Amino acid sequence: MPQLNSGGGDDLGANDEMIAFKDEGEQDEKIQENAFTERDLADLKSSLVNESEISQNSHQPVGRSGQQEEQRVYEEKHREHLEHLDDVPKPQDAGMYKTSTFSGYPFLMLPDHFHPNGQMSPSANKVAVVQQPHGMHPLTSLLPYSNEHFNPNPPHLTPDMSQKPGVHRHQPHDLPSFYSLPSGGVGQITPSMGWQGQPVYPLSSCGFRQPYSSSLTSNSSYSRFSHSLIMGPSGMHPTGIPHPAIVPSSGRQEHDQFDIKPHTESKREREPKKPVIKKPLNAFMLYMKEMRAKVIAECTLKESAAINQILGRRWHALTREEQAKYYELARKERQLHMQLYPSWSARDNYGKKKRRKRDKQQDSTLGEKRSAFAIFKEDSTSAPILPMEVL
DNA sequence: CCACCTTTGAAGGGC
DNA sequence: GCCCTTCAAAGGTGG
Repeated sequence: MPQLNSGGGDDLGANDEMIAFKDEGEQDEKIQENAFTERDLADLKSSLVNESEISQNSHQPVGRSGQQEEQRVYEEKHREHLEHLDDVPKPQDAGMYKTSTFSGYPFLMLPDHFHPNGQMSPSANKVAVVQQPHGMHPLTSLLPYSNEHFNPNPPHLTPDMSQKPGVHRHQPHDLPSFYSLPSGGVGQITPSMGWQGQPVYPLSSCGFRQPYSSSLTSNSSYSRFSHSLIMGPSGMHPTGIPHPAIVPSSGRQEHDQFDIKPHTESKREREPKKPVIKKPLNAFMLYMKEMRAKVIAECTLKESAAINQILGRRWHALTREEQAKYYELARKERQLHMQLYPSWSARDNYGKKKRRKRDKQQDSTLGEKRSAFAIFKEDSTSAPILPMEVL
């Protein structure tokens, strides 16, 4: 349920701007009804913005005076985009999302030399496909949003760079090409062969874009990817490249699968790890992923809990159209995820934390039993032989 | 080392 | 259909 507010007069003429996707379409009427109250709520919430945010967020969309022109431009472009979508043949598997207007999965694959300064991020050995380790969702790079975060030609990229041969802005129906694998792909993707999406750096409060810190090249669940349509049952691509949504069942993917640890592995690490297919990101998660770095830059915050609070408020402050972008992206994410893992259920990952906890407890209790047994064994020379029932 | 925090949304199950 | 629970991302923090 999108929680929309602060339409700021964008209700006018907004109906034909809305993307007609199943869930959000139903929500539209409710949104209209609740627009005022939710806007008030958002204003109320905005007033609660913490000091660090207030001091740096003079450009926040609360006032919206300067944003209306931007919004108008966006709407025009968005209309063009929607018209383009209408021209696109619909997928055959419409049954997955009954009323889906999904018109393909536009992806952008860029060679890694598009990484700024040619530097590889620490996580650059991960294949960035559905979600990129730079907070820039790969889908967003293709959707013609005029929003600054979707700027197709960010200042740090020279025009000729963004127009280089092989840099395809639109591959809406070319899923296989999106998943095209590096030749001779093997189990590990070295930085030189990593799939780097086009980095779009956040616009700082100072008005310039600055690169994400290396710590922000995150351990995205989709940061590694393979063409799962030709994936083996283990979740591994025949080439050995793992799927981004597939991570080892234990621990963070950042270190588990690709780090070669010379030190002696623990017993747990030696156990075969069952790959875990992670949930597709919802609209807010996609928004967070994109905007996190910006908030960090503006507010000089690092704690995710605090950042997420800010992002939550900003999410509510977004216009309906702005949120619609992310709902659309999320819907496409879900659709792709569904295509890739038709038998996957969100339930599959349920209880992971509890299971880990339980496993740990079992390990410890087992260890206690073993140590107790060891003590008993040591002392067994003098101990009486117990009947089986006692044991 | 790992749970927790914090956010929203999706999904699944129970009633 | 409603309600509840869990998980998805992120990274600092504390046990």
